[in-house]
Amino acid sequence: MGTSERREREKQQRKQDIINAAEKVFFSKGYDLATMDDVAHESELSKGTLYLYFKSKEELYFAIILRAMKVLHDEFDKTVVGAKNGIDKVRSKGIAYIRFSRNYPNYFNALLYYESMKIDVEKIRKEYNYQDDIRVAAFHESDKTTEKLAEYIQEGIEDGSIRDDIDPQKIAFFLWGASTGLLQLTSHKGHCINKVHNVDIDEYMEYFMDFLGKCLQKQK
Amino acid sequence: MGTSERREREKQQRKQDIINAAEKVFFSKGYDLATMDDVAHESELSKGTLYLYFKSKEELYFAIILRAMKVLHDEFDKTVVGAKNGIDKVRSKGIAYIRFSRNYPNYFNALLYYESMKIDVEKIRKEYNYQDDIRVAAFHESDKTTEKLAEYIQEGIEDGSIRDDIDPQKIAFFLWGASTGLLQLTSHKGHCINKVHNVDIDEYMEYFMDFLGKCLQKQK
DNA sequence: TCAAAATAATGACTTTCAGTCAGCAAAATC
DNA sequence: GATTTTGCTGACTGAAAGTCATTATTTTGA
Repeated sequence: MGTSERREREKQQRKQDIINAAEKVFFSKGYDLATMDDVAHESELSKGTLYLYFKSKEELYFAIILRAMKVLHDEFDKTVVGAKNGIDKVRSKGIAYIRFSRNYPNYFNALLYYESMKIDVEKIRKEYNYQDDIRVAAFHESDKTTEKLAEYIQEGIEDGSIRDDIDPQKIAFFLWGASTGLLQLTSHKGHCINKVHNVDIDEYMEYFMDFLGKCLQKQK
Repeated sequence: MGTSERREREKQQRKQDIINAAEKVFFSKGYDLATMDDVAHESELSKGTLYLYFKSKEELYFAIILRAMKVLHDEFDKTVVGAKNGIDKVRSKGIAYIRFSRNYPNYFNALLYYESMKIDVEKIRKEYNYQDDIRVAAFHESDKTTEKLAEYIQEGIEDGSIRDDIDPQKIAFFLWGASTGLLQLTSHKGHCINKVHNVDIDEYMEYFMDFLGKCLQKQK
């Protein structure tokens, strides 16, 4: 009797429906101005029901953040396929990140919101039921980024395309933080810079990528 | 008759007192959890009075952000004094930024909050009374950072301590975004990394500074 | 010196919104 | 088809931002 399986499926579907509605509302009004009543209306459910599926407004937003991370990682995986050596993989990952921030600005902002939070995983672990805490899930998802990046750098050192005097883990961490900061700066202040200096943002970002690439590259 | 001057002075003093109280409350409970009633209590004024001096809770926070920027710029100015050539000025500015994020974590977080906002100065300008809009003041204060940095880089190119194939303005922008992103990452996720990888954060940051410094330095 | 005018401060009140819960509806089970 | 289990609802509660009519204080000028 597959009743309970079907029920579980329906439950998951409803959850996704709610996240869909939440995306529409949060992305159009902004997280702070969006209300749970808005989401309830958009999802054609009552507010009470939302709270059966998500503990709080913030947890609902976290579900969106997790989606954003999944989309980003898909983009990463897609782009890296074509790259043949280490430095190319690192570079294409950078390009994918730039493209992601442009093509999915709302998801990108959700990621920035996540990055701006102090999350002490150890502390959450000590709480009961931490296994299905969405914050821990997000933490591990975001951890993947630097781990994979470090692998590519290691690969690059081995195949001779990246200088061998650097620590892959540390540089991966550096690249992640630096590029996030830069994308944040361009995405939030870029329009001002554009208006003031009359420079194309794409040109800016390419310039930076190029600069970083040269810093990593093995000198000949 | 200096009455009105004294009044103006007292008004400014009261404003500072309120900001002092707000700092205590916001920094101890966090902006979201802190209430205006808390600030009223801490400042020994009524809530209504707060709104005579600040339009909203957010504007009060902006006053703190402006302070944070002033403190940061003071730190910058203090540190750069000792530096003798361009690359040294850039490097010491970087070190000052790291130190600032460590010594004034609350101010640093306030700055991060500012950086995470989309502020369209052009749009605000179109509103009436934009001259004394605190958001515009913050924007100009934050603009100073990259402007000065670009000057130092230009200096470094001229005195031969920095490679001459880079664009000072673009690299200044890059350095600012990248180092902010990196400091944000270490300050928000650093404790996890520390626990997991057992690495000292200071060591990390020095490593990054060193790496960036080498990227800028003229190759011999 | 004191009454009128101007300025400053107050806190009870309004509004908005996250989150709750008692009760109703639908579906599954026997 | 009666009973239990699961799912859904929306009126309600509490908290906090922001307002405003009233009160208190200070300045002014006769």
